[in-house]
Amino acid sequence: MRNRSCVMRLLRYKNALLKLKALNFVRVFSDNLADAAGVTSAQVRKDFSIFGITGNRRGGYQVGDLIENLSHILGKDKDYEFIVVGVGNIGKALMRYDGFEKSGIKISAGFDIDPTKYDPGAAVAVYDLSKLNEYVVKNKIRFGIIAVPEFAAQQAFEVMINSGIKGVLNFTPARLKGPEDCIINNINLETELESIIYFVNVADKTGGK
Amino acid sequence: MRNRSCVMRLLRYKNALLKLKALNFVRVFSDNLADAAGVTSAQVRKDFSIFGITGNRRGGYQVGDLIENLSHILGKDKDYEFIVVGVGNIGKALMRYDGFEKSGIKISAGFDIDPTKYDPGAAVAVYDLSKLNEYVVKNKIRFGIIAVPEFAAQQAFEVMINSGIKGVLNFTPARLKGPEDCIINNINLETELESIIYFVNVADKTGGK
DNA sequence: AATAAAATGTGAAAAAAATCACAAAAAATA
DNA sequence: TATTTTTTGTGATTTTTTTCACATTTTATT
Repeated sequence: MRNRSCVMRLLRYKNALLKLKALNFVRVFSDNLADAAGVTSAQVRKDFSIFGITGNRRGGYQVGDLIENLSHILGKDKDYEFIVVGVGNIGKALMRYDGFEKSGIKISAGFDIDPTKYDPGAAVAVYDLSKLNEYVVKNKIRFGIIAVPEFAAQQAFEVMINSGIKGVLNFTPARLKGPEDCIINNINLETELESIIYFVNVADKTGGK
Repeated sequence: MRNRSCVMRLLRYKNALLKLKALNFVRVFSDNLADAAGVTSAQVRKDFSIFGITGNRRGGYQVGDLIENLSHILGKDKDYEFIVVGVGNIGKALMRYDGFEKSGIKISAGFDIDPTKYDPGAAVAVYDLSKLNEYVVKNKIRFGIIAVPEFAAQQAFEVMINSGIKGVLNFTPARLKGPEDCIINNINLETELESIIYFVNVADKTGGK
């Protein structure tokens, strides 16, 4: 196993390779992947080295082989289902987003405590939060997205954990507390925007004159 | 200037402090901030040390002072306006999201090439992409969010750059190419979800038995 | 067949980030 | 007032990550 940023790079390589394959590319060089993933070619080769992926000196890598290798390392052999807890602006957007399908990811249901959100007949059904446990157990769901308001995040998380969910993408600023064996990725939209403001302001002060 | 992850930590400290202040806390220890931000207390003190923030041995830090210090370092003295390019699921969600306001961030307009999206009278007005330049120049906007489909990302980015935008949050998997002095933050929803799947699967194989 | 050119693969070096660990200061207590 | 306790502040150390640089392999060329 490797750390998060290394895995994120491998995922980016793989996604770039899938695009190259769709364009009928057969060979690819570490340089190309570096460009596509926004890193250096040495980094690409080092990553491959760590995972025992080898290419052909002077000949680069075979796109097909590389995709196979990365898919094996990244271990995504099948499609996965996610549920969304919190069917507000963000939750709804994720449920309707069609970019996940090509990555083999499906959002299969949404849950909310607000009865006006229920819609069991929708393309992606929305149920009461109290139905989450039953749904998750029955459908053996292991992954979820938290898109509730911050104050409700920890509670939503606990409902998910208790139902057997093992991996969560958290869109709230809350730092969720839970068992070690649950994987949590955080996306904090506020700090993303604030950090952009910071770096632009810094650039103004230093580079701008 | 410091690197991205350090700045992200400072932003998290600040947000935690704002919550403590709202609860009328006066003193805070590095331990508390560490918990709130998901790091160690040594990390907190080190960060502060780097930026010359000092507290009081044995007494911790004054919440108010700390907020003032961090605000000064992070340089966010006023509110900032963002525009959104691409008024699809994600774009719309961001335009309606009410969590930015408390951070002093306002989404002031949206732009799209699809005429059915136009809505100059909405709470957050939506205009044709061709109006972006005029709007951005007139309102001196410096920040934008890209929420278009991947194939349109680079073009949208160039329109923004040419209008004077200096900082961008990119929700597409595309690696945008542009001038050095434009700050780009990327959020790749697909790889976020895929990395969760990876780490859960790894945990299954190692810890699960 | 010999030579040149191009790209990998990887130890070694450098840089960056995180942690340690403890003296120093401040507050609390006796 | 002296002693103890607690928490900061930071140089030193360790760990992690990235970059360097070049021998090695493969392909192309003469």
